[in-house]
Amino acid sequence: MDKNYYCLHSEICKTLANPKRQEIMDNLRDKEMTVSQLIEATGVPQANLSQHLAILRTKGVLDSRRQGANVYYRLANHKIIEAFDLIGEVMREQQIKTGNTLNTASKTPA
Amino acid sequence: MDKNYYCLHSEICKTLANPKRQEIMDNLRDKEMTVSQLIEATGVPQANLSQHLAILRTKGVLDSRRQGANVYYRLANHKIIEAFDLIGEVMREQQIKTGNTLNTASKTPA
DNA sequence: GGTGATTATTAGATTATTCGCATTTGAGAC
DNA sequence: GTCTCAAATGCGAATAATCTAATAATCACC
Repeated sequence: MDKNYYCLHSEICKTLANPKRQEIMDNLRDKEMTVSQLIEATGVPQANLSQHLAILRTKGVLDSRRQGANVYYRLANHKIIEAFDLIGEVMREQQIKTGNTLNTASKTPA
Repeated sequence: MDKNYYCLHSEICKTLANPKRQEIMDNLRDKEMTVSQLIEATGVPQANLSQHLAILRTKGVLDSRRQGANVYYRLANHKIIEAFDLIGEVMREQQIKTGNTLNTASKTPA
């Protein structure tokens, strides 16, 4: 596995690694939505939301189509959501291990 | 789904969103390794590697155990690798769509 | 043409990540 | 105890990510 592979790979992870973008993707998991609907659903300010959408679109995570004055966004690949949900499972299993909501994994090595 | 969920979720994604950490996790996908072995395998300088290991350990992605002078690291949860591989699939399918290695998704909305 | 609604972009400030280098800690051998 | 090897930590500098505010572009309608 060469270094370039890890770079491309982590580029995609980076686009997922933001709470607002997570919320956007979660909203789009089974439907397409306009920007206005996403603003309504997430409460993120318009300019900021548009920036996040641009990041997701540029990285190929979302597709968009224009219909009149509105732009509809949707997931480009449903495996994104599968990965999203797997991470959610990891998260839940971590909580079971550590026994609470906040992360308490050891600061110092075993 | 509340905002806090997305925060925790993206915290885990963030730990995966770095090429060196990706390489570390990929090396550990089916075995445990000492820090020295990881230095050898990745070429990452010791201090920097140790920093990345600390991030992965603190976030609960890796576990460690000390045996004599060495510290062995291993994945805390194999689903991490499943997510890793899913992202890899997304990546490959993106390349098929765009027709090359570099990302060429539209800068401007459709 | 102009106007209002929707979405995108830019600029600048703030904050977070990452890295290299030096230092330190921990464990075993002596 | 000292010496050595393995691993971790602290700190400062460079870089990247994120936000707000203001501005621009795009479309529908008149």
